[in-house]
Amino acid sequence: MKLGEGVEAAIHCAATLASVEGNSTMPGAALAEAFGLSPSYLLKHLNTLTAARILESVPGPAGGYRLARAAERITLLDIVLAVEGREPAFRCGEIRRNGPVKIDASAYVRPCGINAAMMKAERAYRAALAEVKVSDMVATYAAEGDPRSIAATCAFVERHQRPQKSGSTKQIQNPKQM
Amino acid sequence: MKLGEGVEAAIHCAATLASVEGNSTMPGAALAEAFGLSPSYLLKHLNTLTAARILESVPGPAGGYRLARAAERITLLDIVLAVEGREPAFRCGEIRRNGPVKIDASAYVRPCGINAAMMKAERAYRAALAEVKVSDMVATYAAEGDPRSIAATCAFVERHQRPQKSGSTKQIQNPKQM
DNA sequence: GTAGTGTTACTCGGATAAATATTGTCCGAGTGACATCGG
DNA sequence: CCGATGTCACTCGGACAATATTTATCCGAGTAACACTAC
Repeated sequence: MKLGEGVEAAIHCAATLASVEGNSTMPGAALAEAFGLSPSYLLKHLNTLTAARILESVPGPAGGYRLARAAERITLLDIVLAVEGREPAFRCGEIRRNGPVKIDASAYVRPCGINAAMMKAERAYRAALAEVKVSDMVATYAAEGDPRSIAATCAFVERHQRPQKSGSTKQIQNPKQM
Repeated sequence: MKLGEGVEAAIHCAATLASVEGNSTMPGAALAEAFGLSPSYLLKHLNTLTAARILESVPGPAGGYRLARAAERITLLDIVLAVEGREPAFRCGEIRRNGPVKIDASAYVRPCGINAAMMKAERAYRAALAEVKVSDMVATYAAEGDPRSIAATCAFVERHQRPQKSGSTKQIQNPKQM
């Protein structure tokens, strides 16, 4: 029961990218600098998010990352599942069948009660995460955050975002189908 | 976001121990056999549960493990926290402070919104686990489980439980204070 | 027959190694911007 | 002055180590049962 450190970084990056205007991008190096993280390692997580269709990447100079869709349509659950994997935390190994006396498989058609209870808890966990959108995080931060911190964040975004002259709508590519 | 394999084993063992009568015990080797697990490794988890005051251990011949209290007073959350650790899955590293421009610490007195959202989800997860008692698991299994499986389980418990002649109430020792 | 005693076999407990997942780093492929050159 | 072109610097992407965590195993300490002996 331990989430990787990358989850925190991924959510912070998504919230930051939600503040860039239009289809502008922000390089991964800038995001790493914003949170004091190792650029090389953060790229790994950003790449994962890109593969999961949460971010989009633009190569070349003036390239970088941006949200793949509106911040209102990205939930914390999307990010957590992308970084940590989609499979549930509790995986029933069906050890109930491994007893010394072998019983016909028809005795185990009903799901394991332990597995059911664990899954129910995990559904509650995911439901709570699914209710929180990235846009909510940004709005809360803008409303309740410290003015000095907000000013610093805005200045940082303003300084590092790179407008894309291919301005119209979206002609971005996504590397992996996944 | 991944629970260790030992959680499943621990819950199954607790449910099995809930079926032994009175203050009888069951050796760890028998529990390992019941689920086809490595005895040496299962002992490690059982030891952890003992340290957490969920199980009690009786040494010597005719020794083994038993529940430290009534199955109605043991929840899945107790077991999960004992095996996986009590600290939350998401640990906020406060990376929001690690930006290039240093701001006074007073700007960060309000808790991080991301951390708050993750904690709220985790509280939901733990609340769901806290609602399920080991006695519920046993009752559900007795009511809905396959008769063949139940018979095999009962026979196994009957065969491996070791009555304690020091029958009165409880003069058991617990190795670690923890 | 009963009490005392020594042996024995069985239990858990902690220390020790192997395997796996996570974290961290590096170098290469690709792309658009920029400067240069020609018209 | 404008356009085409070649170079370049900057980006992401995936392959390669280091570390931490989890998993697995073994051997030792302790204890109560059992058998044996003496009374």
